[in-house]
Amino acid sequence: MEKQTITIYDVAREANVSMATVSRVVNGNPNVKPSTRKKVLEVIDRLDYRPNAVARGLASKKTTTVGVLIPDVTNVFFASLARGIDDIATMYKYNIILANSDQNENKEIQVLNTLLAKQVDGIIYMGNKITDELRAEFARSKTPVVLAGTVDPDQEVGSVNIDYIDATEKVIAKLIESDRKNIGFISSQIANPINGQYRLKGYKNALLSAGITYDESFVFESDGSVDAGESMAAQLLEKGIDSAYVTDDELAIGLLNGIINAGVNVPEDFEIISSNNSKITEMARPKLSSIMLPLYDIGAVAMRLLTKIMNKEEIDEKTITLPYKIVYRGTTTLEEE
Amino acid sequence: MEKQTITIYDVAREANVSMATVSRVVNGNPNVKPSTRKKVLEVIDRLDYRPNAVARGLASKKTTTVGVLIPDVTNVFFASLARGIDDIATMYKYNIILANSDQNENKEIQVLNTLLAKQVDGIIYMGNKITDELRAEFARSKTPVVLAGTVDPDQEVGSVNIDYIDATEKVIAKLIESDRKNIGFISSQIANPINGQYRLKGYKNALLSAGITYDESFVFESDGSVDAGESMAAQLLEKGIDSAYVTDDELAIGLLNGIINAGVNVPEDFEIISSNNSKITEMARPKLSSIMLPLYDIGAVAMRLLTKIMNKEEIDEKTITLPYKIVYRGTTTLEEE
DNA sequence: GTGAAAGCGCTAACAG
DNA sequence: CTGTTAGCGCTTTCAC
Repeated sequence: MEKQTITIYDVAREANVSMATVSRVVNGNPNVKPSTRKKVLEVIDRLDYRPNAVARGLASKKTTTVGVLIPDVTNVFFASLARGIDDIATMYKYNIILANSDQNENKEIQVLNTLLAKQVDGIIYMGNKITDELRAEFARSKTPVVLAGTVDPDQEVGSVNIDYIDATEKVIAKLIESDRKNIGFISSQIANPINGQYRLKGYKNALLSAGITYDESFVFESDGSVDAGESMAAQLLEKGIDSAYVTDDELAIGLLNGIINAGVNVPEDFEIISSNNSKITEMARPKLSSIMLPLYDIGAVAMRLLTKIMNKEEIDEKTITLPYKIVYRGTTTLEEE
Repeated sequence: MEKQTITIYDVAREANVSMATVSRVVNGNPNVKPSTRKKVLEVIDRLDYRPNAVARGLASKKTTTVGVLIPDVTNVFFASLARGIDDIATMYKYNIILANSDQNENKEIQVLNTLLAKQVDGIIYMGNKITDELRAEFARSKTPVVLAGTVDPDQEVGSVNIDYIDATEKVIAKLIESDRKNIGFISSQIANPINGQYRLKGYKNALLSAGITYDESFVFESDGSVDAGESMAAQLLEKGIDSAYVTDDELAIGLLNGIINAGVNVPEDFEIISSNNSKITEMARPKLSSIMLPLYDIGAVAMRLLTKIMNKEEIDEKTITLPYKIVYRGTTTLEEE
């Protein structure tokens, strides 16, 4: 007594039409006489027929599913992007196969291959750095790829981001305006071009404009975790650092807590600005000031871009830069903007 | 110049064997002479052949993908479960199609149907309450279903949880030990049996054991958000409530912050115990005491259970109860345990 | 408008 | 150990 499937053939027989006709009504093809459409629909309903998407995928070479590579769903930052992706995907009748990669190259390649084997119509990639091997796979597969919150310095594939240089430059300038002289650049993986190239560049630009000498020892790298941030506090304080720009929210919260534990007042004696404005920034006390990355939108726009590419529509620009804002909350002294 | 696919047939031809043989080596069937296996493998490599999982799925009636219904990936609680699910899925060569449902019944039903249309081999459901309609769909589809962190009072489908009654009873008892008399029960959707039935029952049990009269006005329902928690603080204080058991971490953080804003000392004058120990509990200041739900494990075990069912293995018990712990951190006065 | 028929790429008996 | 042969359930020309 196996899962007894009823097929398009059964419907055709019961409705006294051909499979082709059933296929047409199922797919909303207008070339069907209303009366026969009605008849078919009736049978479909009666038989409780549900089209087999796998068979359809094989025949049409479209699966209406896209693969999504995510470093870790557990990270609010990526989860927010994923939410934007899924919502738009659903809107356009796609489903997403979500796969955690842990930023691990081998896993990424492997996952990518199984995704391609499953004939996904497109891929959204989130991660640190798009390695050459990965890029090669992308190119070879001919499957559309869009990066979300991930940068491709060569701009070969589509991507959605904000202007990280500009945003970082702005917040650093703000810190300088508040008379901070020793501003730390607290980063997760520097290997990620967003951190090591763009944000760092913004940081340097701001210092330059203010005539402050760049001190490499003010740049800190870590794994981006809360713990890393917390244990880093002592070091910063020791170095005489009086404010920090942090590339990740969790890291920022850790740092914030570490600084407070050391008995230093935030924001009076130490200011912090974070980068993603994920919802945890509002859970911290004081609430974290942060660049307001439009996380959901980045995901949503990336998916929208992907649908266009999959649909072979005309694309004006495949490297999309979204606007951002900055919210000054409790970890900075400036309140306006 | 379309995406030119090379098929099992091409490999067979090039290797001078039949498709069946190629299929065998691809699937690791041992009945192949080593020398021909080698030859085939060589051709596969040379042609860069990649098996088409869709075709395979149609022929074998197995897609090696499972559907995962999640209320919202953005919620750390569910994201953690999802991570456990994905890791075990990957381990067993499955992929997951993740779909956000927003706890919305219509969306759930609809998503479920597209998942079934895509012929997923199994389904993991996370959510509030499994409605009758949903249950009916589950039953009708004959596709294995396992609930993760979601309870089925009728125990018809597999599920993985902890003993919520027991856990809640224990923490309430602890609060009582600390001389708290007016303990609030701060909940997200009461309609969720985990809250409205199990946890509430544990709460009542503990009160009963201590000879404290249950006061319904000490039970608060909300949407479970940080904001809800924060804005709720004043009310609780006004009622003379001196401690709270909270069903969700975000809600708990909001409440904590609200209480502190009101100038009340935590934990000296107000204790809080949360329920999920998601990573945000450690970001709060003071750190939240919490029941330590093994989130990752619940997801992992649920997926493992599902693989067994899909594989038609013998199942000893499909309603699994995992052990839990309680961590007393900064929002409670007791430190031991 | 509708039907017939040829696949889509692979698995799964069944022979041999 | 290997090949033959049917399909899996649906889409898609191409006729009519």
